Amino acid sequence: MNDKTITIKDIALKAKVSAGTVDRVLHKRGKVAPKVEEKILRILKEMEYEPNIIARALSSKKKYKVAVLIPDESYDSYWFAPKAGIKKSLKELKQFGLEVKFYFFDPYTASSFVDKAKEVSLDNPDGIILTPIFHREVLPFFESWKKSEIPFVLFNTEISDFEPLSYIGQDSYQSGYLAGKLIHYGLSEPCTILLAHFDEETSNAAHLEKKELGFKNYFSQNNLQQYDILKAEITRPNYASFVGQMDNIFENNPNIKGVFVTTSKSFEIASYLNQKHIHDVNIIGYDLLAKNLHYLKNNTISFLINQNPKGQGFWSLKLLTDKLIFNKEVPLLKYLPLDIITKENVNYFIEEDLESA
Amino acid sequence: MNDKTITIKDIALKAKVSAGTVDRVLHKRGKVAPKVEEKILRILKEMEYEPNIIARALSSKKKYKVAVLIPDESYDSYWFAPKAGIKKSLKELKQFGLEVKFYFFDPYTASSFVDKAKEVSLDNPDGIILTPIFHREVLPFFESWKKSEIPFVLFNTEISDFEPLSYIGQDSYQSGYLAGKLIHYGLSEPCTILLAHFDEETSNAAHLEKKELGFKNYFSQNNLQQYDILKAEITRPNYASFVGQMDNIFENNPNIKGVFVTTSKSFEIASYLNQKHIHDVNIIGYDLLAKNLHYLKNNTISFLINQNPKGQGFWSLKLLTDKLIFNKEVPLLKYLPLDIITKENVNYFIEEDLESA
DNA sequence: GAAAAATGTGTGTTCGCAAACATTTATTTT
DNA sequence: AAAATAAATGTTTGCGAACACACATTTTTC
Repeated sequence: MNDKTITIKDIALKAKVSAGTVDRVLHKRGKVAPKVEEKILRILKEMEYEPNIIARALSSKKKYKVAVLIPDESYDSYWFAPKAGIKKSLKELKQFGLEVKFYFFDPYTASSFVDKAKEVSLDNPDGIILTPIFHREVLPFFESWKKSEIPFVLFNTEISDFEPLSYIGQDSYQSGYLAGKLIHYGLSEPCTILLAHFDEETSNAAHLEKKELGFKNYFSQNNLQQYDILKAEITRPNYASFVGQMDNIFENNPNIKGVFVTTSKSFEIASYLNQKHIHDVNIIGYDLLAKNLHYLKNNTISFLINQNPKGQGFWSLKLLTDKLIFNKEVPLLKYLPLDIITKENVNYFIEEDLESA
Repeated sequence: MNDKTITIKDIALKAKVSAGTVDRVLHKRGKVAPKVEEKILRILKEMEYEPNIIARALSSKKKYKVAVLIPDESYDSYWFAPKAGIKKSLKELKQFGLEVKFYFFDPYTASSFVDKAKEVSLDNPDGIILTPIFHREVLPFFESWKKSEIPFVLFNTEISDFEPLSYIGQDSYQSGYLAGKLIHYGLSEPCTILLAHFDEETSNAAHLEKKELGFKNYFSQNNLQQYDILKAEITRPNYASFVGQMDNIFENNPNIKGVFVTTSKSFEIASYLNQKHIHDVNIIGYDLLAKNLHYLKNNTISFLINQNPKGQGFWSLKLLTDKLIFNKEVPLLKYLPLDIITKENVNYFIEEDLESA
């Protein structure tokens, strides 16, 4: 076992130069004769030099500033989780000179997003993590960050126009497909299934469509034509209007036995069905919000698919720093697993373990 | 914001001693006057000194030897995953002087285990990770390790006689309970449910009983007396015998619509049912073995509960080193989430295992 | 062709801590 | 009270890399 670690000194010795010269090559600081550089590079490869990141972290006083641009959780508690994931990731990385600054915007106001994004640009960070809720508004920023070579990681919402360092999220299509399975598995007879979109920021539209497609494809690909899928766009400007819409749907479709809610708002439908004492309808929805958990625990919601927002946050920072600090290759796309949550296993997901994922 | 990090020097300065003395106090190396020690300890606390683990790792040439005592995967491919998890964990920790040595034993031969455990003891490691398959045989080792103050972490199989540093695994009772839910959710009418134990090493007995209890309790606690639960101990000395047992069960109980297999052997039953062209039976089993995945993908097995063996390995080493190297508090018990795996989300759980391979 | 600028290379210090080593101070022995 | 010993404390080195700086050599400029 010859696992003596190769150091810069060893390289310098072999190349008959000083450590400083090797260092210059390693950091591409220039000022090295081409011939020497070439030789050093060759020896570096030959000896399989791996920098000791511990020593590097200690010696380098470089601070890595990472900007995190996400909605304020006071508008939507969903955003608490990614923040928590990022903070967890940070804990283990701050010793490597990582500094994270959060920029919270109002997810319902494009200008708020733009303002904060401008702030980010002004602060000139080394890397950026964001969820690009406002598609149109974010594009110029992508362009500018690309130009100044600031890597940015997207999570939760995908945008294909510009290539980020990495995208972390879930496969929406497949999650819809999975929802199809979960609904179907619980149904005994042909019936109507309600596919409910809730009004959301338009940013989500692409996601929701993919979920819908996946869901429908589950039924068509498995030859389950006996199920009637009823699609509905539901809004909730106020309680009365919402109930009106629901009454309308359920009175005209008495045979609804399953509901798939493509957003995190399944608790609204659960609440309605509880109110009406309808108990033989299976609901599948998304996200472990407190309200959803309530109806999961009282058996109104059958399953929740976890979008793992905390994990998304964790991995966003992890991948960004893998690139930034450790100079590793990072995958362009990281899909987190589709976690199936039900009353009987939900507890293990509330206190979550991220790293093993 | 004065977040200048406090170093040993700062402490030394304030205590009017030298860094060496502070170091001695920190490492309990003795040779410090009681009064001075007290004072330093006070100041340490006052200034909230946190050692810089980076500098520590760089400076200290201490090697942490960890012994991993697990079955050889050639006997049971299940054990590939924990090994992979440990290796993944190791990757990030070897820079801190961590060295892992594996000791593989034959899970069907107690003496093989004892031999390897002796080897472990002889090598005098700083910490031990093991799955205590042979209950009776492992106890003397626990005693000796306790005496020599070598922390050991158990995973996969719990033993309550001695307190380990930590136990990592799954809540068997709750996983049985979850299986009950998954079976029940997929059934439309009263029927018979087969609860199948496969012969395994006796070490698993306690686990299997807990799963059985959880499963049964799901039905009793939810007032589902209309389901008849038929328990069977199945052996597989050879194929003919196995088929005989199965024929016997299914011919005498034509109304079996669900099967819960408490071990990783659900593929055996799936294979049988495939052979017999019985397609209306839901199977729930454990573990993502290749054979199980095959029947999951062809819709014979409905759900697999993932015991997350890779995660168990990962966390075993993580917690052990948290204690050993970073001197952190570690939980005595860590339950990993109960992952519900079905054909439609299985891919996200397999890829991970490839990553580290 | 001499001064100035650019390029190439080596040296020394720093990061915070661990641990060996060196020195001072206190205590015991005779 | 001097010598011997033990206890307490101080000093130094080095872990591996980053980087500032010094110096030497070459190239450019007018």
